[in-house]
Amino acid sequence: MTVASIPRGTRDFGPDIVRKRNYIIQTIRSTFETYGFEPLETPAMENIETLTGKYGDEGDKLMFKILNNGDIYSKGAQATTNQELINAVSEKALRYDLTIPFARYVAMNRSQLTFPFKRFQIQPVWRADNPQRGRFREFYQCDADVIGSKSLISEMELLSIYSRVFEQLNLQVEIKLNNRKILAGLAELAGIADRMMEMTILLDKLDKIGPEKLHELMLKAAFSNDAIACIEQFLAIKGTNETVLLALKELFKHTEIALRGIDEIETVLKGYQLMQQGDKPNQLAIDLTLARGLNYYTGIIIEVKSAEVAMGSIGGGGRYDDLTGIFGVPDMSGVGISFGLDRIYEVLLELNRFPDTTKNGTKVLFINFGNQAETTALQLVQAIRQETIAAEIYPSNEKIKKQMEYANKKQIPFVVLIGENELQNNQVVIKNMASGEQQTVSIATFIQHIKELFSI
RNA sequence: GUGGGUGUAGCUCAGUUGGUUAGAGCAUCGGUUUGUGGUACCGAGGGUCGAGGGUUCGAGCCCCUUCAUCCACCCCA
Repeated sequence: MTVASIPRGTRDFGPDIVRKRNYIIQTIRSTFETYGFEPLETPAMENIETLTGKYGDEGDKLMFKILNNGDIYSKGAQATTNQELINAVSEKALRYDLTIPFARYVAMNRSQLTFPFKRFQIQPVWRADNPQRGRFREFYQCDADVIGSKSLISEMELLSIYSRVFEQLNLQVEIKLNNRKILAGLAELAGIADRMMEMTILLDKLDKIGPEKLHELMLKAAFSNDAIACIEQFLAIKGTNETVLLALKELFKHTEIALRGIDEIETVLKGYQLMQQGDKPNQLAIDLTLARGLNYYTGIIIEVKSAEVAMGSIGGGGRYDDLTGIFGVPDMSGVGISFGLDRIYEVLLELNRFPDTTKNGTKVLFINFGNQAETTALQLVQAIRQETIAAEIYPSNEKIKKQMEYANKKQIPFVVLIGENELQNNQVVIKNMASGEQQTVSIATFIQHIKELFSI
């Protein structure tokens, strides 16, 4: 016998959970479609060389590799390093995110596509990470990307999508904004342009570890005193978006790349305000420490966190100027965002914000009395379904008690009883399971009664 | 990969300095009720105490190993 279990970091989704997840997915999907994005799905697995090297060393480590079939032993036996072994026995890997597969798709189909191409994709991704709260090894991403346009209108629209989705989900969030060009400018100004990645990863830790600890880490990284002073001057910039922008312009007045980044943020902020007029927009805040790990971002970067629950980010994105270049298609600028479905689920659950409609299931259960009564019940259950009311008949003539228990456990709000007594009088009994009340109605008016119960 | 916590009934957990036959609540099943669930009462089933080894007259409890799981770091959605 096999012990029933699933790999850690993976989950089964029971009926209640699927209904709640579908609610989130439908909210996101319909918003994507409203903004003109088209659906795309790609395979769970990609050729391993499509994915390796795209997410940094850490990403390569966390990628699930698929073992080749056949005789891998003799091929693997000749390997002298871990990497050689992987090359010898694996040529496929599970996708690590949706963006690189999307870039691959665009590169493969560029002649068929109409640009700018706007696609959304809602599929699971896999990472061989250590699971913990809000972190799984199989989880869903809900991505929307625009590729083939440099216009900042895309950024504005994607931010607007964030705002709209979280408003519809009744969640308060902080949408944080930064620009890789500003970070590049900072690295340049600090004289450590060659170590920008290292610097941004350190900056990203600031709100977690505090300025003193950050100072220590920068010393440890052997940044010069001048460089550290420059970075700390940068981090001291605080206030409203307007004052931050002003201070940035002053600090970077001779750093061209940063100025462009500042200008982009300013443009996007203005456009966003314009688009959100009339709505109560989620506030955008410039966060100069926002870095984001994925190293293909080149312009504006975005991150969303819950304002109500302590959780990692529940969404993120940014612009990448040359994503398809690695697949031989240069100069394709794209910008995208991603929703972390699983984390949004955890947040909604914790705040108890799922609407009652996610409890939907069967609305009416017909008790099975067997024989002639069963035949009548079968006809009536089908008639109810014609009205698109979810209904079912208990499949066998069990004790009434057992059938009632079934209705109770499935939280079915109404039960219909048609026994011999009712049959003789051409009547049925409708029982309200919440109140316990029951009414006897004629078969002729039964459908009408049911429709009234559901206000149809 | 690093550090810490926890593994006892289907679930959540008690279990005294190491001492007889390992308990509770919930859940399940049966009954009070052969045409009525949810509430109440009565009863029943259910355990290799994660696994393996060791110490001991005796181990759920102590020691070692191992596995699983959770939390944190790294990194990330």
